[in-house]
Formats: sequence, C-alpha cells, structure tokens
Amino acid sequence: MDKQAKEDVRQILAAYLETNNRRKTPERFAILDAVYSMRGHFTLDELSDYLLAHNFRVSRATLYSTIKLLYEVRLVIPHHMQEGTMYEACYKNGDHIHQICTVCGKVTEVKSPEVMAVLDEIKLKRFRKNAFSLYIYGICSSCQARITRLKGKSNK
Amino acid sequence: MDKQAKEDVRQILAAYLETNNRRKTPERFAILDAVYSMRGHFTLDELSDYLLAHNFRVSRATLYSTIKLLYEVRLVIPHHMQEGTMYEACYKNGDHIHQICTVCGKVTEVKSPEVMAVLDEIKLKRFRKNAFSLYIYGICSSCQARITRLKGKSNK
DNA sequence: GTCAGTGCAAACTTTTTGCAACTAC
DNA sequence: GTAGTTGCAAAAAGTTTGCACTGAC
Repeated sequence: MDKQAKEDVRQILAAYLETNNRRKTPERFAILDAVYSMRGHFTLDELSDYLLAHNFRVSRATLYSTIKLLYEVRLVIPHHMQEGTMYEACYKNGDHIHQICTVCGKVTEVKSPEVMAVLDEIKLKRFRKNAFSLYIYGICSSCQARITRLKGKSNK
Repeated sequence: MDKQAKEDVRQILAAYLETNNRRKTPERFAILDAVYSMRGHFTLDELSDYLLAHNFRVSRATLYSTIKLLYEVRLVIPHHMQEGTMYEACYKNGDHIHQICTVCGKVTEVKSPEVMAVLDEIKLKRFRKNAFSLYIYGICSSCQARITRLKGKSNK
C-alpha cells in the first residue's frame, strides 16, 4: 500500500477516535499501519508477526479489539474462509470480487468494472452504504479437471 | 420453504451421494429437511433445536459434518456474522443481497434484479460459478439517527 | 460382512473477558 | 487525577478429532 493511503487512513482513524472520544494510542496506529503494510489477505498471526518483526509487541487481546475497531471504521474487512479468518485492508481496495473454489478453497481476486458500477449505483432505502464484499463460489479449472478424471475412472 | 423445493433438494442430495458413493443416511435427509424448514438465517443450535422438536436427535459432530456436506453440494451457505456463524438454505434462494449495519449488526435481506442480472452475466476465466453472496456494509437509518443525536450532544 | 457414518467425549483453536497496571487526556 | 486501554492469563465459544459402535450397501 502506498504512503498516501497510509497517511489517509491514519487521518480517518484519528478523526474517528476524536469524534467518539476514544484514545489515540500508539498500539492503534501501529496496528493500522501494519494492516496497510500487508499484501492481500492475512491472518491475525501474520499481522502479529509483522508487528513483532518491526519491534512492536501487542497482546492478542489488543490485536482483536483494535481489529474490531478498524472494522467499525471500515478500514479493515474480515473474510471467513475455510482456513480461518483472514483480514484485508479495505480503504481504496474494495473494488474486487472474491472468487472462491468450493472444492480446494482457493481464493482469487477478480476485477469487474461493470459489477462495481452497478453496486455504486444501487439505491438502498434507509441505509447509508459504504462498502461491500462480493464472493462468487464455484469450481476452479484445476478442480474441474480432477473431478472429470475421477468420474471417468469410476464409470469404466 | 415450499414442498416442491424440499423435494428438489432431496433429489439433489441423493444424486450427489450416489455419484460420490456416499451413504444415504436418515440423518442427512433429516438435517437437509430441517435446513429447508428454517426461515432465513439460523444458527447450528437453532437447527439442532428444530430437529429435537421434531423428535430427531443428532450429535453435534454429525450436524457439523452434514452441514459441511450440504455446503459442498451448495444446498446451504454459511454467513459469518458478528454474532457467530449463521446458515441459510440457498437452493432457489440466492437472489438476495445481505445488507449489514456495521454499528448494530442488523442484517436485512434486499432484492435487486439489476445486480443479479449483472452477476449472472459476468464471465469468469477458468472458473465455473454456481453461487455468490453479496454483503453491503453501511449504517442503518436508526443507527444514523442515534449517532447524529450523540454528536449533537458532545458538540454543545 | 464391510466400511462409511454416527455419537460421545476429549482435544484443539479461536475469541472474549476479568482484573491489575498503565497512560492519554 | 481519571477513565479508557493494554497485557496477561483464564475462561468461554466454536469446531474438530479419535475411537467404539451402528447400519447402509
């Protein structure tokens, strides 16, 4: 994630904390920074490791509570996958679709401007939308190939 | 869920089990039936309660493994919410959007034919899609109102 | 008769909580 | 100084696993 985005999200978080009379602790900004330094999906452990590698130790409890805070502010989004909960920075990063293979569990990120356009235009009654996640489930080509092979065998 | 749909899904499950040389146990069909008798989202406990109320007792382990099986066949879909994992029957029931309030956690189901149309048409490389879930995050009107009131107070 | 599937309890993983110490305000 | 936050350890919640028994094929 580029420097400008990191600066942006720091501002967003600071504004949120001020507005809600909550404290600007170093932990919160360090975790936010780490989240925006990770690439793609990551686990809580990976986040913790990243922080450690940069000489910042935070407790598990703080990690969880801060991630929850960042989720409130919509700066991070959790994805509940088969392998467990994965997180992802979502500021200026919400414009992709998650394509999930239900056989092998592989997740691929796909872009689709048409879908994004429709989602941006959609009007919702009594609701102020500010993010979305779209998961498309199906079977990836390699699993399809394997299944076809297996079926061929069992039918002969 | 109507009778026809229940019959359909029984057929789908039976076919799947046959094809894959797995057993047609009464537990599997009872759980499937229960899933298609629940309204909207439900927890594993609620499913278990429903089965009990209809004099069918299954162990937790079987419940988990069968739900996993139904997920493989795409007859049920899990939603990982703040309150925990919720399940939902998804045969002929995938055409709605989940609108989630990030403040109070309330989930509302919304229909949008335009979005569905785009999703149906979307072409994916090397991937056979068969379902999707779309979550729109934001703030519902009652939470917005409450936040506005709170801000008014703290600024005076 | 055989082996996949079930029930049970124990194990394991993930997340939350209570409390004392700390620190942003 | 005070109340919100953190760290730690313990607890709770959610899910998986090992094993003996059962029943679908």
